[in-house]
Amino acid sequence: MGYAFWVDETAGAIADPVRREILVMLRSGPMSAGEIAGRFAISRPAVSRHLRVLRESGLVRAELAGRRRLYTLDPGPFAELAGWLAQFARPSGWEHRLDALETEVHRTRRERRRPGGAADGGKESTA
Amino acid sequence: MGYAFWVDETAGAIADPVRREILVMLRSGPMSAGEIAGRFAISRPAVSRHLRVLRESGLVRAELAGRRRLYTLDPGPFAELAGWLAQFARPSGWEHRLDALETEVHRTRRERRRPGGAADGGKESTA
DNA sequence: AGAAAGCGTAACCCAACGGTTACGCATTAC
DNA sequence: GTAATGCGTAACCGTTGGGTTACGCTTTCT
Repeated sequence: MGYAFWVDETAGAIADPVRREILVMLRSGPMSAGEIAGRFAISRPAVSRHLRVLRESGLVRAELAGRRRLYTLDPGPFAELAGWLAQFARPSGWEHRLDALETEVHRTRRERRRPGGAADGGKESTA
Repeated sequence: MGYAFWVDETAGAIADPVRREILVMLRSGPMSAGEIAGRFAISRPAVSRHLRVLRESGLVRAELAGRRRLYTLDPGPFAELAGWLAQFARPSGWEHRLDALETEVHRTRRERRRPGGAADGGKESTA
């Protein structure tokens, strides 16, 4: 058990400036794909693929609204990654402050598995 | 001001399984380069370069000890990234819990700038 | 001094990634 | 029904990234 491959997914998704900017945009509410793409200088298909990465990593959820596609933030993975990071950054007695976060982590873990449902693998445990 | 490009550095560094495993190793105390490399199946130069990335991202500090090189964790960047993530994962009134973290962030920000000292740029603000 | 140990760097190769244009499919508008 | 809009995918291309082997420099051992 412990933290596993989804940290990779999440960290990988966040490790791109465009994708991070998209996430920041979505903080102020759901947006359509075109609306998002409109705010970037790069081509729309490029943004579309960034959105795909964000979807597959679970950071974002897409909801079909007519011929448009509304994107919304999913806080789960953020909390998971933050939880993983907390192992390293504990200025002074941090761990007990992360209880609520842990709860969030376990609550959303199962729901977030990608359709295909690749197995966990078990490697990269925290201990 | 606000979060900026060092999120990129940190996230990029963390977005690799080998590097994350190195970080986990170092949680239990400082280790030499060879000692770290010895625990991986990949070649030692490969590990050496991963260590370089970790060094440049500030997640790790190297201290020369004779002909060996001791690596130690630096909690600063972890806290920074966690702080950035906190904007998104706020199950319920999280922000005030991150004050101590914010302090840590500002305390270590300046010390961590890479020797070359590339300018901040100002983009990718949190607002 | 000479040999060995410990690390990092350089040069090289292939896979992955992010960008582009062309295209296809569904949904709304006329 | 036909045109236009919205969005995703496919095919392609240059760049980046992580792996390898070969090499060089410094520090310890004998």
